[in-house]
Amino acid sequence: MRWSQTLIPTMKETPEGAEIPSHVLMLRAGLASQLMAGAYTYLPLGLRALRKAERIVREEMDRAGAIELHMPALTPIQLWQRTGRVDAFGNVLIQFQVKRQNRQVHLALGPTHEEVVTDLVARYVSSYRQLPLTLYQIQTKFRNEERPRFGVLRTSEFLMKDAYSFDTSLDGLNTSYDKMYRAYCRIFDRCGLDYLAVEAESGPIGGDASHEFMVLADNGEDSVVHCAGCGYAANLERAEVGPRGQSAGAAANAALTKVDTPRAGSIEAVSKMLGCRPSEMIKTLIYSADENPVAVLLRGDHEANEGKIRRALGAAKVELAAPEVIAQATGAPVGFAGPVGLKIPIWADHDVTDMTAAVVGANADDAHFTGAVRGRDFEVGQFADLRNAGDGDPCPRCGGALALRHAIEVGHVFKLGTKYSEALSARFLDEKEQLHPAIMGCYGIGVNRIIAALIETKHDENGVVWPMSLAPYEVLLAPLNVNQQDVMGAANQLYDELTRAGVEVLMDDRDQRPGVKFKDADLIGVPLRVVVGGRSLKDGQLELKWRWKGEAETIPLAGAAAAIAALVQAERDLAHATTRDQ
RNA sequence: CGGGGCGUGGCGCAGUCUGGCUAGCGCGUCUGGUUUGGGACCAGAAGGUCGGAGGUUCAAAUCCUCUCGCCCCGACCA
Repeated sequence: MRWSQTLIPTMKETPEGAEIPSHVLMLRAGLASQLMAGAYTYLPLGLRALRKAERIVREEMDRAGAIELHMPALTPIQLWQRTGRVDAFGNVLIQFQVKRQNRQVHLALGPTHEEVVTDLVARYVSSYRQLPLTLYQIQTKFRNEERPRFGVLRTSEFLMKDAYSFDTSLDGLNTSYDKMYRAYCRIFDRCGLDYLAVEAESGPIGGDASHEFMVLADNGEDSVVHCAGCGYAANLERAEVGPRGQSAGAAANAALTKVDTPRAGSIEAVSKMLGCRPSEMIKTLIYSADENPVAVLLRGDHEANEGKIRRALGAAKVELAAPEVIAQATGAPVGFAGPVGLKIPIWADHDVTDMTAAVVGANADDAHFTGAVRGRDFEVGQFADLRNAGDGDPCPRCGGALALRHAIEVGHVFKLGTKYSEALSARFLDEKEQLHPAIMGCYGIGVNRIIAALIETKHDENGVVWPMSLAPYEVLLAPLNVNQQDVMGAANQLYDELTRAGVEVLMDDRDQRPGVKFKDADLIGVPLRVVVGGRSLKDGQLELKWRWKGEAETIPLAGAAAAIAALVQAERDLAHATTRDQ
């Protein structure tokens, strides 16, 4: 492609509103253009990168035995009603009504496609002989995000690869899951991303049932904990926090003292009023676990994790208790609950074990106790891991320190179980003529996020640094003076030869000064820059420079096309050769 | 949805507090010329209902009211 014939609107300055590198660079490098909040046009260059990512995804899905199809984005609302997800998605589900002849038709734009694919399988699959089956598509998804942000990282319309596996047994599901997991590793390896596969919320199946593929980035929306020591990684919701080594325990010589704390119903307010640190306080949260009130004790500076609490209690549903329930259980308004004299079951996080002489709510309006001691002033029913992990917490595997890092979620694999197959009657007959719901897994990749995460983590001060696998073009051919006949003659010939050799070449044939071309070349980040300029041309040489290397090299013009094509091919092969899973 | 910020030629901004003549600057664009290895120079030109509506005033980019949009923090995120 010749630059002058396509649309690559590079920008010298950062557009107002773009802050994070991937957003800034997508706009400045002419990859994308914003239409409105959360909706972007992919310009020719950005689209090429997106298509590259798509192709890698498709190749690896096919290799893993998944079968591609394409479902409508437009779906009947009834399908979502059958699984209860109209409510579950709430405002995120984009719904609308249209008139067809005399009827109102209620539609939804698919935010994901479990319903559609399960309904499809229900129609056509009825025997164990047809399973296992993994279906996938690459399609635009729609979610009415409450707050689209971070440029192209969180948008209301995005390209997603979604795959769904259907199996006859849990073993089968595990096999399908592992295939997808390995395919994901290959995909992200080939895309040149540094990622972590982290344990994520497991849902109804339990155990090791969900992994998120995370790219560490300061601007990521998600948080993961990572142990540099043993490699343990998990998302914030899932990360286990092991019990710490028990300290000898300070002498519990403090007396339980009731103190006035008028209108101080928060950890922050009480700590300020009493001059104590939040870590010296015990936070008492009253939850409704399947409608029964339960007290959960946490160190004042820790955050409750409702998923962990739900699992620890073995409850189906856990939520913070309503103010009336709290008042009834504690005899005090919200903010003054404490374990002393409390009659409901008391659970405590491991880190409360060692606390002595803590500050706790007094179960009375505007009052707290200081010097509360477990075993003397109150008892804890059971200890468990009930809180979010934080920076510096002990690693559950090796005891080392966990680091809390921001990350961009680029993929998610999940063992679903039978939730959708039951709701939508996707059943099969087994060899004993018994009817069972198919056991499902679902597997998603945000294709746009591959591009955004790559730019976010692999740019430098001059612009994007594409890996060969995702680069919109492999070679940028830059004749430095388009009015000089020998230069343009050589450039045109090289362009033709490279194109014929199957190399994706972008020729900067604009009548611009060399400085402009060099700056733009760095900005758009094409891997190999080939310069045809008077200086080296008079010695019969061309200049080659890899985007990620500092120094340029020269090669003879004679035979240059073949040499460049070979270099490009070697670089293409490298991405395949470095995947983790061979 | 709560809090904060911002809307002025294609892009980045000044001007707004303290109302005043023809709304400026840099980049980009167009014409002509000189240049040609890291965002050139000279001369000329085009391009703006100052986000929108209403109001105050002799006079509004500027003050007031409403409204739309964008960005950031938070809440939310199958």
